[in-house]
Amino acid sequence: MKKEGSFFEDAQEVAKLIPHGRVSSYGAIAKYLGSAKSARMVGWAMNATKGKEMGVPAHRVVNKQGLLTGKKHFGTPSEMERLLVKEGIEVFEHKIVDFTKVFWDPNSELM
DNA sequence: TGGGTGACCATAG
DNA sequence: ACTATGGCCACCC
Repeated sequence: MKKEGSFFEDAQEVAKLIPHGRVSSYGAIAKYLGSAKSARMVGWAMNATKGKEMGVPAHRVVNKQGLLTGKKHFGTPSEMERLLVKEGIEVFEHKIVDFTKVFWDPNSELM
């Protein structure tokens, strides 16, 4: 794959690569970047994209539990799950239903 | 320059 | 089962 040179930019790239109607996790992206422990930085990268470009579907990135932990960082918390539902993803109580089904792992799918 | 923090994850007690 | 702590990288004060 292409090497941006930083987790920050790379995380944003991977986020853009997430297919429509699919979701990914911070840990999966972090692992794809090479460090499974740096999942926190992925979230930080998403936060940066927020004020950068809207081309990065940060709403498609959730935690391993399928919980929309980062919804609070959006303009409005409802925005995140609203976008997910709009794409056909079932969300219940800020949690993604059938998370394993819509889960998109860059390590397996993209690789 | 140094330290704290952050949308996480995994391991240990 | 739950709580505590370590780890990782980048950013802000």
